[in-house]
Amino acid sequence: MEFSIGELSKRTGVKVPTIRYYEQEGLLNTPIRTEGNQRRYLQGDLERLGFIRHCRDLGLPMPAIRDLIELSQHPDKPCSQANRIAIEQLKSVRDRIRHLKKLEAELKRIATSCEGDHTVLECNVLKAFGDHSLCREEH
Amino acid sequence: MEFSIGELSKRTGVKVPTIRYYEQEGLLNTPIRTEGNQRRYLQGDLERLGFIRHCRDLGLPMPAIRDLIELSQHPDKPCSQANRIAIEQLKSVRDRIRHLKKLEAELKRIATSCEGDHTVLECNVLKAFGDHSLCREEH
DNA sequence: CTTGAACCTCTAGTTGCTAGAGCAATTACA
DNA sequence: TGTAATTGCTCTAGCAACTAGAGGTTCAAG
Repeated sequence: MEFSIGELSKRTGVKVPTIRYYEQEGLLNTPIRTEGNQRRYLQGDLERLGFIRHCRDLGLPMPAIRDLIELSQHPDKPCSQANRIAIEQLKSVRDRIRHLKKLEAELKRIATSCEGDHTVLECNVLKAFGDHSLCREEH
Repeated sequence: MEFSIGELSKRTGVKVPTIRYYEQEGLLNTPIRTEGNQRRYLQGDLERLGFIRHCRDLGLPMPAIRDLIELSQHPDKPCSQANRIAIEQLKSVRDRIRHLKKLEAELKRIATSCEGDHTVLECNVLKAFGDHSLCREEH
């Protein structure tokens, strides 16, 4: 029921130095220590770390995760803020997709503008990289 | 025809410290200096910086830009490598879009799983953030 | 000639880790 | 029980691509 940092790492897929980093950043509680000063974790830490990991995989920035953890310490509070954080992250992901799609279109145009079959001097790829006014739309 | 770093900044939209940073990183040539040690740029520097700026806007990492600049110094070489760089970046952008779309789907599910109208204790958003096994697909 | 804006260098901070040095504790096996 | 391999500890530095600030100098306008 008590396990080492290596065990915790194995069970969550979070690397050992990252676990220590999360502790330092206050996302994980400071665990108990053995007489020899090694960290020992409990079930609750495992769940907490799983939570953090999943949030990170979903792209949440650490302050947002901090807020969610803070929130989860107060079971009686309304959960509207958790909802807000999810919606914000969704919006940010959508913004990034929009932006990347524009880049995709431009890069596709650039990459096909020249098959790599002449010299640098007359290369349309290099021209296109150098000249924003050749782009179809803003990016 | 000679201009200061501030002028260069205004004309390209690249911030002054960023210009100095690019010089330090070898993307820009070291410019001539006034007697008082201030940088003075020429037309060529303006074009070079515009090139860099556009590449960065398109998401190219600095090593790729370095390669393109290297390449453009040799007008007689074949330009197949420029083509390769464009295609690589296109691929990387497409990968990122694919990944973000998965996140978008999960976040949408999470964000709508609870309207923020109960307490933290029974909040589906918090549950969903904590439990990867609730996800529809890998991310 | 003076004043204020722009310039200079250098250092440190951002985000979320990751790598390495140099040492201590634990665990497995003989 | 001895010892060797593994795992753990702290601390510092590095990554990408900038950005911010301190403390001081030069330039250009009036």
